[in-house]
Amino acid sequence: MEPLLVFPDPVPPDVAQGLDLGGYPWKAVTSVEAAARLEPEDGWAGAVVCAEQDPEAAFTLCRSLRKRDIPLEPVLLVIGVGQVTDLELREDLFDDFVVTPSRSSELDARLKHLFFRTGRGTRPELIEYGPLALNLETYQAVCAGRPLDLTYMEYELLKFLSSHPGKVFTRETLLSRVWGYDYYGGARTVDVHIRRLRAKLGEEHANLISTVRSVGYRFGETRWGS
Amino acid sequence: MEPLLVFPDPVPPDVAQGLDLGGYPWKAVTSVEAAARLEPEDGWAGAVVCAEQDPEAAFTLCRSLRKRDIPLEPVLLVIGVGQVTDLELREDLFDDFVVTPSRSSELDARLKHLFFRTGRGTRPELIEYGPLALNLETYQAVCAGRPLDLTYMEYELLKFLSSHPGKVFTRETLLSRVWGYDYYGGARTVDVHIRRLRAKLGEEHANLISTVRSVGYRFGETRWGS
DNA sequence: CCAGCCTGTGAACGGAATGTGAACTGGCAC
DNA sequence: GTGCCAGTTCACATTCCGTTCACAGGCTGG
Repeated sequence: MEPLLVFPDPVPPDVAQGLDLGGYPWKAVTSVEAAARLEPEDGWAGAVVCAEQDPEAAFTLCRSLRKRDIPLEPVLLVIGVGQVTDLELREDLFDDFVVTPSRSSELDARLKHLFFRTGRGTRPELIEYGPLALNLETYQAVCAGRPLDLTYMEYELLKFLSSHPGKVFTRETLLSRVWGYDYYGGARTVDVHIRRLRAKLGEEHANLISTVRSVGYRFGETRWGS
Repeated sequence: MEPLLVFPDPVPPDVAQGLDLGGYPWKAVTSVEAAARLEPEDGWAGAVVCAEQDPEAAFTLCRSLRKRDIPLEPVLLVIGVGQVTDLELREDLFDDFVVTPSRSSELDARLKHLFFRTGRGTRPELIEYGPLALNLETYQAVCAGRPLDLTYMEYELLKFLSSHPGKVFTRETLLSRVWGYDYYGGARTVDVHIRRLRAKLGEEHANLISTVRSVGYRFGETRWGS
């Protein structure tokens, strides 16, 4: 995800905390010029503008963001309790606002809602481990930037293993947790799926899944070195 | 000004006070049926739905408001502080929300902002993805400049899929979200509609809808959060 | 070094999931 | 009633993939 533009710098502590808790990448800027200078190659994901300290500068920034060829969206305004009645609502300066002090979860909820409304993706639910990433919404997997074409069972197996990195599972456990508690079939089925997974991960990353002899399989590294 | 639809009846005192202070005409309703019965000739100006007392009923009402031929908007949701994290933000049920207890001025400000935004038609009336474009106002679809002659269900299905690009939906989910929560029928119905959609999209663009074996269908490609 | 077990590997089978054409149903206009 | 159209269901064809098997190779304990 591209970072959010946040004004001003330094960012009010509660706003910074809310953004961090929500897991959003962000960069603080002090001015319109700084915003242009620090803009990522793929653009900002959106903006969070705090108007408490310097309302004039904040609204100026909002206007400049809207005036771009491709207006920056979404823009979330952060204001103090005393500023609600002063809001210039007739002008299209922002998409939503939040009144501080507020719970950090409200900031997160408003950002999520904004991203949903503006069609920018809600942050996908991901499982990431090293070079591997699984997108749980789109049923797609990527290893070292290369998309993996996994079948359903391969995907489910990898999802289960990678969501418990370092932990060893017996074949029986995998069968009951991935295939279903009432599954009845040979344990070698697991072996074959593991093999195909390793093949699709590629020679370089096949070792993401390691064999624990006489026990089962493990995804990722042990937490104790090795 | 037409009155606002307010749920439930009786309306929480602070909400009623906020509406009165803002000078909004409004009518309280207890149910979807009551909302239909009390609807003014020129329709509601918008809706304020309080979800504190009975969240289930509130969300059901939101859904029914959205499902109308001309969806009722704007819809402002009123929730308690504890409900922020439970918000179903992935679903298009409301346009904005306010967390109580709050200053009555915030309610007023959000309503003003909503009317401003919806008045200027910020709400997307167009869905575009690659060569595909859906005009939600005229019920027309265009693919690569060529108009598509879609039936109602085909259009609704394509609209739902294309408004969540990349995401995989099971047949059951599609049946409940596109056909209706209470729909009871075979899942193969989805297959047939998908097939006709692909046929109408043309050989070249049939791959806009991809099959995820053992799961369901997906529109478009994955966004990896860039 | 050997015996015994465990795991990797390739191929093949069978069945589940999906694609596809066509028939059926109900509503609507004439 | 008749004909048409959209939506649903059905039957059959096809593709795909999960499972199993046989065998080869490797690890471990004695």
